[in-house]
Amino acid sequence: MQQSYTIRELAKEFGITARTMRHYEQIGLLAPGRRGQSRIYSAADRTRLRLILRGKRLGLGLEESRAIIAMYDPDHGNEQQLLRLVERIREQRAALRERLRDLQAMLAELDAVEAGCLASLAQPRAVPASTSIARRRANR
Amino acid sequence: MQQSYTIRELAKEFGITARTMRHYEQIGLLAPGRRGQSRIYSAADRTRLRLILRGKRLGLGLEESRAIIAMYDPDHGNEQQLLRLVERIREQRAALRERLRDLQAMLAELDAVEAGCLASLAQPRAVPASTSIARRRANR
DNA sequence: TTGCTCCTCACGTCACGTGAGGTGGC
DNA sequence: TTGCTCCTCACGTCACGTGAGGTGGC
Repeated sequence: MQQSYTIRELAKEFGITARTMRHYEQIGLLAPGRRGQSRIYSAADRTRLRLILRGKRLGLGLEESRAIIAMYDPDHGNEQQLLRLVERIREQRAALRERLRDLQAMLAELDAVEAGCLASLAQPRAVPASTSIARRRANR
Repeated sequence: MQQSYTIRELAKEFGITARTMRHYEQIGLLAPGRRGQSRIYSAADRTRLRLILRGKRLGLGLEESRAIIAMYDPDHGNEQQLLRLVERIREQRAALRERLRDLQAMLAELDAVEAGCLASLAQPRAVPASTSIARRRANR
């Protein structure tokens, strides 16, 4: 089947710019083929891009994503390296779990802020300044 | 009561650097008082900082946070602005839910990668490249 | 030829990081 | 005096954005 993509196709699919993809190539995160001067991306390139963007959504830097993607690669030879890999995976997982808790807390906060807004809208004059969202939440 | 804070106290409380707080002041997001040359932060300053940082966690830029904080202010809180705020909250919440799924997927993958590593360690020759996660996930 | 997408520099931007060098009060 | 935190420049960094100017094929 040999599925391949242009830079514009992948950029559109993932909602990023072509410049972003060229940037990832410049720092060695992607390595698409060429047809003349134009880049052609394989299904494997597309997968790597997807992993990079997921890392970004999670707030990882590009170098952190590079490290995590490297973990997915099984050609990581010897026993010592594998053991170090397992250790790094455990560290990453602990950090990600913390983010998970942050996220869940934030979703709950947004629910509360929205409810406050809707209450304000329902009774515009019943909400004096001293009970504004900023003030009500000021004491933690 | 007149509660006040030093730059270091607030930085430590929120897990940011003093430089970050000076930066927010430079662009007019914070306006602490002074005692001599040192900055002194009021409870209101602390609240603003908390709102800025929450915006950051939600992926907003500083100018976006500035706009939203202005909306929290009851003096600017007309009905149209509140409705826009509710809309933005709903958008952000959808994005956060996506992140939540990302995180859970990544945690699950790391579990699988770790299991693969441990299996490799137990039986070094039993894990061919064709079963790597990157390859298995290549088709979506 | 027009219109489209592709390309390579290369400077700009946003949100800080990171010293360098100095002040002030317990 | 030592040690601490505070300060102000000011250049560096990361992840791109944004033109400028040019190529290639339907």
